[in-house]
Amino acid sequence: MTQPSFCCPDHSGAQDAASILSQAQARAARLGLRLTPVRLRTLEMLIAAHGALGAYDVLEKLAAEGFGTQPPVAYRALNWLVEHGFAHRIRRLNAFTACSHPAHDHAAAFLICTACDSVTEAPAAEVTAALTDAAGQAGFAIDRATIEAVGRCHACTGAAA
Amino acid sequence: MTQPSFCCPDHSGAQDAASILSQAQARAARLGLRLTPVRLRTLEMLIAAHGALGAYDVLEKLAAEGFGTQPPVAYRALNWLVEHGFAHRIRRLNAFTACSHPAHDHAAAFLICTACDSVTEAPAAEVTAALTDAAGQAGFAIDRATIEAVGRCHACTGAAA
DNA sequence: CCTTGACTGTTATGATATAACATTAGATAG
DNA sequence: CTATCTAATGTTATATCATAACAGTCAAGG
Repeated sequence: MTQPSFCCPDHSGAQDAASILSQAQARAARLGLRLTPVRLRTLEMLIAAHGALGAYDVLEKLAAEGFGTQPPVAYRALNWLVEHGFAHRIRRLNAFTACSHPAHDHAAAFLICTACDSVTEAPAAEVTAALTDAAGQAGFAIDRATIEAVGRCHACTGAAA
Repeated sequence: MTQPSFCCPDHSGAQDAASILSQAQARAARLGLRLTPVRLRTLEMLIAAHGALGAYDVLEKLAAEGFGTQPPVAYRALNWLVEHGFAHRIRRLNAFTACSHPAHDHAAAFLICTACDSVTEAPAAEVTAALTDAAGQAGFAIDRATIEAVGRCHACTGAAA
């Protein structure tokens, strides 16, 4: 799961990385959640990453920084971040990505570009509404939903055929 | 990945199993696709299953019936069924389920019950439309989408608290 | 006949994830 | 201040999911 070069400014992450991080820290403070060193570094890695990171990618970096070297170290940090709304799990990629709007709870859909491997979080209120409705017609009550699309991002649609 | 007892008639599968199978066979004939013995048995297993089946569940049964005993045997059959529209992969469960409407191509959403482990395929035309629209606003062109919801099915909502 | 290509099978390995338990560090009641 | 409790971190070991690479089979067409 190596990172390709950036395909566009939107995916460089540079612009709002700091903003996302401070939103996350504010959230943690507000909810009394402990953003410990491993968790913080893991979150920073996810924010800095162009696409989603696999647990073993994160583990490798954590180990290099002197944290634990075994899988549970990464999985615990990642799962905690997901549980508390700081990150999302991308099932299609067996990977994780930082939540780009950690300030508030929200439904999200993920757009995975097959050309540049970027993962973008899109607002999904309407998608979720449609899904809740469709499920309701089957008498099904939704707890959580996974919505992931694979295709081409804006930059890559223009660039390639 | 053992199967719990049936929670309701809708999940017994008995009623339209034969219908689904014949639709699948018709589709195969129409498109000139070879529904070979391994593939057919795999499909039958998926149709008969209450919930989704893991690749190794399928493999175990195939092996017991005299087919190959190694993982690629199951993965090949399953992937072929998915590629050709006879089955779906449920990423949340690392498992597979028969397509309940193999007669025609269609967008589908999956409703996964946490109480009885059933997996129901729901029509998702509107969900997909909303997703395509949301993606479009980000300039993203969708190829394929994964839509999976976790919650309680009709029977289990009534039964439990 | 014999080549070709799709299919099935195998061995071997890679990639993802968690269970179970040991250790450490912060908070807090006494 | 220290005993105690709990959350967090760390480890070993193993479970679970998935694919690469290659060997054998068999039916269809030249």
